[in-house]
Amino acid sequence: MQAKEILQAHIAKTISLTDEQFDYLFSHFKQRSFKKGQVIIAAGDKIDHEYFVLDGCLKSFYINDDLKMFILQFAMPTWWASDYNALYSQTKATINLDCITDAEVLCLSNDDREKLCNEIHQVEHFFRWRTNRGYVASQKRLLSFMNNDAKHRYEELLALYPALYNIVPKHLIAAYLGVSRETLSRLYHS
Amino acid sequence: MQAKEILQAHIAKTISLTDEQFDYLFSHFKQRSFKKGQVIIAAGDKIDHEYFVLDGCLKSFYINDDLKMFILQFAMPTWWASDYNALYSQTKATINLDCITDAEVLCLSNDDREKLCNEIHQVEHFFRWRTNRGYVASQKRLLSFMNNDAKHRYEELLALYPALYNIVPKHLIAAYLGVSRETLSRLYHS
DNA sequence: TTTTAAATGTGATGTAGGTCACGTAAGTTC
DNA sequence: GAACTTACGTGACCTACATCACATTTAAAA
Repeated sequence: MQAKEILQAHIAKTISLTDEQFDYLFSHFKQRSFKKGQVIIAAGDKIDHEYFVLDGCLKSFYINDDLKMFILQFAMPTWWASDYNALYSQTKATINLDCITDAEVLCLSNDDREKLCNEIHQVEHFFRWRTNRGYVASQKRLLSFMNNDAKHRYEELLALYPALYNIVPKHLIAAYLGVSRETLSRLYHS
Repeated sequence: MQAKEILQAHIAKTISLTDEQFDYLFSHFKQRSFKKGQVIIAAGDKIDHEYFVLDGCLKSFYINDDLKMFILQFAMPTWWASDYNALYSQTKATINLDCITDAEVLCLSNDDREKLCNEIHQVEHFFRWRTNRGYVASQKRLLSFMNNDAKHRYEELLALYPALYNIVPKHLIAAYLGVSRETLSRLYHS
């Protein structure tokens, strides 16, 4: 499936656009290919785009002062990723974004998103709902963090995204769950 | 300050509405008074409103199977609160909302919000930005959970909302930080 | 004012998960 | 295919925080 069709199918789940409107919308996206391991956003960057995943798997993550990595999101096809704090507030990135596998993405600049939201009411509606879902998911994950132990969170993650288990190295899954790789290893060998 | 002025000042930070538009918007809100301890949303409820705090302090929280409480949010004046998962997905509430102090709130139904977002593009813009901020805040809190110990999170909370310390009982602060009340007590006595 | 309930402090003890150390296996690169 | 790097497993030990138990202080209710 082509980039255009993938995006169209994704957006059609939330809003209806005419073909002309969608063509206009799509004309603001730029397609890019990345290799496994390639960095899309590095902490400290000035940042002005968000990314829609067509193929492959990205990760967004934070590195603390002890160089420990915490993964915020695994971005699979039809997911959006960026450092939204930096993007919305026009500050430098504190979150990194890179490629776990080779990846195809569509890039949309912050300015273009805001322009499109302003020009096409339905597009603003789409982005409101996208963020709604992200917000709810983030709250759920926060609750799971407070409520459940590592084993429970691990099983939750696998139930939600079985594909991850085969694509993503275990130490990254540990960094998502917020446990050490040693602890994760012990969890699923018992 | 009157309810109308409080809401108007709050909304004006993000969008510009004509007086007629704002009057129309405001006509969809219903003002209600609650007493300390009163429940606004109980888990299991069918739920169709969100709440804008004019005065007082609310808490939204989850109770797990062991009857342990986890606080998602302390809602202070000009904050919005609800069980957004239940509200958006039209399912029964899993989150509770009640009053830490006597409170004045404005109620907006889910249907009216969607109607207003549809009728007035700027209103949709407002709600998109409100959720953006919520999403970013939620991600920051998630990161802090993974990255920092309880003492660090406690100091972070006090730095961000100094007012809480005097208004909110310590065991509720513990339930927000995700530690036991005993641990919290030990943290600030050393 | 008395009674009752809620909030808080503090010791003793248990445990999930971290850290360090060192091993093997499996991909990558030359 | 050898050399090197990255991923993964597992034991020994440590630490932050939970839990339980009980005392005390404060606030609400009668």
